[in-house]
Amino acid sequence: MLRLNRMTDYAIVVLGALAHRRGEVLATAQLAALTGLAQPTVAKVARHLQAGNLLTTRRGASGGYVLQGRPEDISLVTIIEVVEGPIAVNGCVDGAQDPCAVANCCFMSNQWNKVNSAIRATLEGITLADLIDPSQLFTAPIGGADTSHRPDAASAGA
Amino acid sequence: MLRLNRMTDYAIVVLGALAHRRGEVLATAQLAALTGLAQPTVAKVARHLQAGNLLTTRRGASGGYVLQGRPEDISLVTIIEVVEGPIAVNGCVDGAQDPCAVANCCFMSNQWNKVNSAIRATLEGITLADLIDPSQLFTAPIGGADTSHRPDAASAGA
DNA sequence: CCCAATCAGGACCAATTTGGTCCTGATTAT
DNA sequence: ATAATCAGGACCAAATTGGTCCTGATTGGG
Repeated sequence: MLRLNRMTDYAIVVLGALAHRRGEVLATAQLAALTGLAQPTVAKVARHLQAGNLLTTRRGASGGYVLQGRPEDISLVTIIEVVEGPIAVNGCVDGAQDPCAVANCCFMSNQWNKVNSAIRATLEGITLADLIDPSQLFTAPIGGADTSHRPDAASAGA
Repeated sequence: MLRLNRMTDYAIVVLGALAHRRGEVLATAQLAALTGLAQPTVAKVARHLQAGNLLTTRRGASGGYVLQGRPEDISLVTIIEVVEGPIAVNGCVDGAQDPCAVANCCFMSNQWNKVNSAIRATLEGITLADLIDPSQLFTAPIGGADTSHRPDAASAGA
């Protein structure tokens, strides 16, 4: 538990692919082929990342996405908060989306804020560059990827 | 996001109440009155905490629960893992319950393990004693608590 | 010795959240 | 013009979570 959404995983894979091909404009179909994700899923994730200014976009034919900024400058907190919203271990924390369903917020919120910012600080020190290991990155067959464009098909690797 | 379960919140409130009355045997009904939670909810949480050796129990009439050990010795990680299972930010981490639905586990798992243990270390440094502020703890009316034994009724405090 | 109080451990249901697809538009290169 | 592509929803199915309830076992007290 204390899990990230799967969308965040997807986001990081997509960001990783774009980091690998830095500067190139990649369409969602290409990203899907590179990452092994389904194209609609990639599209959804990419839109979120674009809305959060992590990607720039070019619309129209031969359009696509480009990574905004350098991988070393994109922290894990930024990615998580773009995809999932503000980090909040529970409802007792500043910036939480739903306002604390339990009695403990009344006197514990200050402590929870400390916990939250400790976690946040931890994640802030980790960048996209740290997450992706360039040596074995995205060596998937691009042209002939007839298998597993679907997320569930990837479970064979586990 | 990156939220704890609500059950964990409940667990901490219950543990806090027991810490406050250290040594006393408190029945779930008493704990419910102290914390403002519903009695069945307290019972469920207390059972989990007992199974995880955070509480000792006395069965039968005039039975109840006692805190096992000192609040300063119970870390937040322990509580979370007793209630929610092992901490795992995603399926790519050692000890995760479901085995990674995304392609990134294959080459990123090592990085995710670092992220995970960083968070774990953060939470390990926080104890139950840190979380509860004794000065304003459990001053709820015990005898005449006619309002709000239900979790949702507590939202008035938000 | 019986009864009431209490924990043990599930099963169970309702509600929310999440994951994923699809559809209809706007935009742009060729 | 046309085809390719992003934009932004609506939408549905599945999983998870929160919470209640029921049926035992255990034990103190009358």
